[in-house]
Amino acid sequence: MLRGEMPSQQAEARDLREILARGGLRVTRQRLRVLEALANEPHDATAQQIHERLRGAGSQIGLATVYRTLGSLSDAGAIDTLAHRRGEMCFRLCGDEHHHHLLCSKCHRVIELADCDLQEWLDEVAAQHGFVASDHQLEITGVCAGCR
Amino acid sequence: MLRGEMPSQQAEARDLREILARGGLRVTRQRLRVLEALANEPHDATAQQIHERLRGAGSQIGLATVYRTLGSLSDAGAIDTLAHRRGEMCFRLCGDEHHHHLLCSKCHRVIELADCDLQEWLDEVAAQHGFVASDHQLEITGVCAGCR
DNA sequence: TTTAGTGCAAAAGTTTTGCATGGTC
DNA sequence: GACCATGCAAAACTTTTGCACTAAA
Repeated sequence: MLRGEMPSQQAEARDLREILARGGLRVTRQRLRVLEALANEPHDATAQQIHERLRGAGSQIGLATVYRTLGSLSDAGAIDTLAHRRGEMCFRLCGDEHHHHLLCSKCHRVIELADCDLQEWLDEVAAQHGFVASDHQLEITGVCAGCR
Repeated sequence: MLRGEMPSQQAEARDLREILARGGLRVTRQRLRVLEALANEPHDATAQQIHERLRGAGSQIGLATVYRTLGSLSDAGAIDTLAHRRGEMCFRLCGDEHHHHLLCSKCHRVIELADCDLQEWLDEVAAQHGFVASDHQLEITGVCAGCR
């Protein structure tokens, strides 16, 4: 939930260990792998995707372990759970590089927006409802130059 | 994508019919029941919950029909899909006006935000990438007052 | 009358659990 | 050494699909 203080770079082993320690979770090879996979994921990923990727990379990790790890991390507040897809959960490492999407409704081109000046507005709006905002997702739909 | 042109009021039979018509869906007893159930739900509900409730109220509606109806309504943009629970989708009938969601990551309470001052910022950001923005979706995650 | 929607049951996915084994603290 | 984590396979759920039938337009 800490934000704006991460240099947002490639995840280092010690950072991943710290994430586990902060959540009161034991450091195991499998958990580090799951975190690593999440850190390398540009967007969010499902448990199945992470499992597949780790298996493909030679790990013997079991699907149940992936689910259990994601569950623990989620309970510990170390990762966010989203679900835009119907019927399956998506997971994302908190504090990873913040960005939004600009989507062309004609050609479906996706542009990633690195800059986000919404924080102030968000904090204000959240506070009006007694909330403390920790994260947000924004997707903008429009028509790109090429399609006009 | 069209917004701000509908009256958005308490769900009456004729309104429910209109929701279906607007989505290009046939008006059937089952679909009206599903919409009615959603309208009576204070927060959001899963397909299973809606099915259970309708069955309990004497309807013979099938679970598959509930899923299909929710899917169609969602595709038509008549209902919102959220998913905070692990492994199951939640559905919610929302007002027609443009709005965003403020979601508590602990208790999963959902607050609908009516005011949206983002247009100017959006237009600017979109223009920087040669886009003309037509719509956007924003979901803010945080912790509500009661959970702190 | 044409076409789309429904109920049922079966299938396809996703997520969880039981249990013996192995690894962390 | 105590206790938690893992892998595997089975179980439990959620969601989708095929098909004969019914109802809306």
